[in-house]
Amino acid sequence: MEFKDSKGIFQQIADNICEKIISGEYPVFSKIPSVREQAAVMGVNHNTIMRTYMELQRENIINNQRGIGYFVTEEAPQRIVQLRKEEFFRHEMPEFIRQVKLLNLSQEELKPLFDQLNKQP
Amino acid sequence: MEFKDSKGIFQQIADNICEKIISGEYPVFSKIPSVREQAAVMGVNHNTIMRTYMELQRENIINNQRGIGYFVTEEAPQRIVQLRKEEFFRHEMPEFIRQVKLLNLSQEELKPLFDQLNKQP
Amino acid sequence: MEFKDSKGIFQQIADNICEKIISGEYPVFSKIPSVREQAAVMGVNHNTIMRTYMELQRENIINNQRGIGYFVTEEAPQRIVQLRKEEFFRHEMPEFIRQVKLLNLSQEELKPLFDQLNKQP
Amino acid sequence: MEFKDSKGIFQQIADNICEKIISGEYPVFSKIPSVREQAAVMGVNHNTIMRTYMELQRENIINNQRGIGYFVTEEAPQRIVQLRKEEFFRHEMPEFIRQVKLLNLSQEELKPLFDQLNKQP
DNA sequence: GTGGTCTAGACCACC
DNA sequence: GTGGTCTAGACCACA
Repeated sequence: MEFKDSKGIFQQIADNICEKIISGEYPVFSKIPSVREQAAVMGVNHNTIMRTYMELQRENIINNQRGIGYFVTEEAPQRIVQLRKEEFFRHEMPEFIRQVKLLNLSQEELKPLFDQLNKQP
Repeated sequence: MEFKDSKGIFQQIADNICEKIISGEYPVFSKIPSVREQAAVMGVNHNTIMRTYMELQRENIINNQRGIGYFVTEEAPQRIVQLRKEEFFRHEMPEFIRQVKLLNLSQEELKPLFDQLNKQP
Repeated sequence: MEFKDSKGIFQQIADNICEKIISGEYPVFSKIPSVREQAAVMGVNHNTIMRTYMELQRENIINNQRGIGYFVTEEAPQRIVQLRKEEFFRHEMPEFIRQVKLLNLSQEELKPLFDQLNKQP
Repeated sequence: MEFKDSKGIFQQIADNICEKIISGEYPVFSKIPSVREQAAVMGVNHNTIMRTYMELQRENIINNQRGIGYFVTEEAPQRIVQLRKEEFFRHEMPEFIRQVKLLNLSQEELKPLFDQLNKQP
């Protein structure tokens, strides 16, 4: 996996796992890969994965059954979506709108955006 | 000026100056505040401003006339808009769309967004 | 290490590192000394080394693996030689020739130069 | 006139004048352009020219007849050539040789150099 | 342990 | 007055 410089690696991995949970790849109650396994897959130090898992555990997104592994909690998908929505409406959307206005983008240039947003729902 | 934690102060100042350039507050060819003057205004160390100015110079947004000061280049506004548009279409917009789809936002929730984007133009 | 006044210390250190790379002392993919270690060895402040490393990184001569250190890139030796050759043929050599002609040096005076240049190859 | 960043502007102007002297453009005993005139031609502040002339005067390359102007001294050409030759053999030539060896330039690549050096004398 | 950023203060050369 | 560089020391996030 490749990482950006702007955010911590552990953060990026946490986001990645969260997305796997809400997309259904890691279902509720399922066991996620062990620390060492995940570290190998991601190509990072296992301490980094350790930190990721601890943060996720602190937010009740996964929990630990000692000696067995980490499991997706029942409330995980709901919590993740809730946190992200808050973040989205508080920061990301306003900032996005600000950018569009600042760059003075034309309707023409924004068409692909509207097309995408109107697609499926 | 107040700063966020997520990005470096020197970066935020650079962004701020860029916005002053494209808004016309710092016109093309005009002299921008001296390093130490800017430092005083922004309430930061002069080294921090130095770094800001050097990064902007590397991007040909300002240039230096020795012993006199830094000046907005002729191509500055165009370059800034170009750089930001590239960034927008390459990363910000796709990421924004990805978020919207991932959170499975309803048309109802997106209404404020459309309203804002359709406002002025 | 001792430094000349004419060029910045950070520049001289950068040149020094480049020469260590093309001489093979710092092989491709190897880790170079950490910022603070290098600072101690060179007898300068760590900020100075930081600047050196960042300039070298911008030129793709070294890269950073977060929390681990700086590493010599695969393309480093080739890039360094290429950059220096360009500089040599574009500026140093013409300027050298210009000097020789301006000073109207005799063949006699230039003999040591020819001897040196014809030595090994 | 255009200036490099590496050396002071006043230095570059001094060098330029010295070259005009040894090339004969400014003959011995002749009057060189006035401070303000030179400043206009070079596109720099007259203080900068003032400093240039004072340095040249300090080295007995020009002298000042008050109210009339600056004149090339009799000994100027000889002094300039002497100073430059010293500099050449002490620093420039050894450094040049070092570069050539470091870049491991082939006889092929050096041919233009030899051609130029063997041309006229 | 690693890099990264910032501050405070000094000193220099140059215009 | 301008920029430019360096030092010393602090603090932080990350691996």
